[in-house]
Amino acid sequence: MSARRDEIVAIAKKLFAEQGYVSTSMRDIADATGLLPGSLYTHFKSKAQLVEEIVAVFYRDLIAAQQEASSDTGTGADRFRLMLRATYRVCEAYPEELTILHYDWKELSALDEIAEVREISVRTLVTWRKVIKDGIADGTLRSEMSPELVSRIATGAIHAMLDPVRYRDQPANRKSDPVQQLEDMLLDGILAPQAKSRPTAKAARHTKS
Amino acid sequence: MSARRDEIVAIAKKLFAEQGYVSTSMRDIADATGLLPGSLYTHFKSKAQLVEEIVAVFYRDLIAAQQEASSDTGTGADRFRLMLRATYRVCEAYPEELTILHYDWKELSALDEIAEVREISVRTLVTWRKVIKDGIADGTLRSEMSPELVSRIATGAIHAMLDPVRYRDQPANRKSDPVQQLEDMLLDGILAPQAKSRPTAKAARHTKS
DNA sequence: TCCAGAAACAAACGACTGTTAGTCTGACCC
DNA sequence: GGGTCAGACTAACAGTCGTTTGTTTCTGGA
Repeated sequence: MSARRDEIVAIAKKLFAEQGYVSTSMRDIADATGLLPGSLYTHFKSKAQLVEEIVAVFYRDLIAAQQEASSDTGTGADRFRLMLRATYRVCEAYPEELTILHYDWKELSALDEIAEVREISVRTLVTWRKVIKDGIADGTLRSEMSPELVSRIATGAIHAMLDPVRYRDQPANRKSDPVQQLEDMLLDGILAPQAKSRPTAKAARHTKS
Repeated sequence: MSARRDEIVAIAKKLFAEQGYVSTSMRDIADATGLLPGSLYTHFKSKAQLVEEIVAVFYRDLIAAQQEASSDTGTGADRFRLMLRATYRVCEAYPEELTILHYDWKELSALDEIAEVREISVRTLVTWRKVIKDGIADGTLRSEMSPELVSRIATGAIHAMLDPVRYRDQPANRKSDPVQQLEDMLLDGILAPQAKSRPTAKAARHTKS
């Protein structure tokens, strides 16, 4: 709606990400905006509604991208790759929201206002598990893997790459596309091919691309 | 020292893990212990000192286990495996400390009292990276992997397995040792061997063990 | 038996919390 | 020009925060 309202959301998002939801007071937000604390309540019903507005945008984007990736035609492994890329792409676009959700989830999930977000967060895990189960069923993913465990590790890895302090690496040393490295690691492992006496199927893929 | 003191530490640990450090007041801790708030200060100088005492025990245990694993004789890949198991084992033994560190790190790391813990947390990442670099140097780990990225993903995966709500899986469906699955996943990937037209080196290893 | 010292108590401190009520300003439309 | 209304202001509410002070209670050793 109003520009002021958007400004408040942006400032609150920044402060929540920097200091945490609980440790950021409405006075902090008002000071940073140049308003008095009470004036914030012209635009927002409560602190909880303000933060829910921030994280809901991210989650709606995420679930849409994951639904699309998971309903693609293709093997389970293919769709797992798509899930990985879709999730990474969305998370990458919302660094502050990701930080807030990561560090303040315990407090946020206790809020009544956050019910929709909570429900979406369950659905994303279900979607991950379904794709992995499909991959095991069609033989493209190893049958001894637990879908629950793999989905946890996959999402945890994405958060670990993007979250606490941003992932900064040596820039052009290798042509390192982070999400490509993540995909390689989760799908093929980090072991050097010759170390396990396998033909270098992966090395071939890398050189030809 | 005293039994009371230990009791307070145990109760504070539980409350911090459940509600978060910021959201748990000294009054909460006092109530749960059956004391008055002021009485806590007979045993602890401050809330910050109380939480530092809790997390420092975990971190000293972790760094010791990691130092041992990383200084083993063996290939980089072998030591990476040892690091994985050592880290998992220690983290598994401190679920509440892990939860506190995971969710309240932003607030904790800003405390003066936490300086030692902060320094150790830097050393663990250095240790991880060193092992991975060694593995790349001796040819047992794939050279196109970024040590920074791999170490982040490895630690993130362990946290994701153990942390938010405990990892509960179908119990004896497969002979699923979680840390073995983690090792398989990170080292060999989740792709089914036949799916990448490789000899089933891994399947062989699994059946013979 | 008396005394030292630890442990817990009672009560409050100043600062800060999210939020509300009532007032005032200024831009817009008729 | 008068009326409307959003938006910001002033001021305060009732409560909670970590912590401190001074006092009382209890226990173990001389």
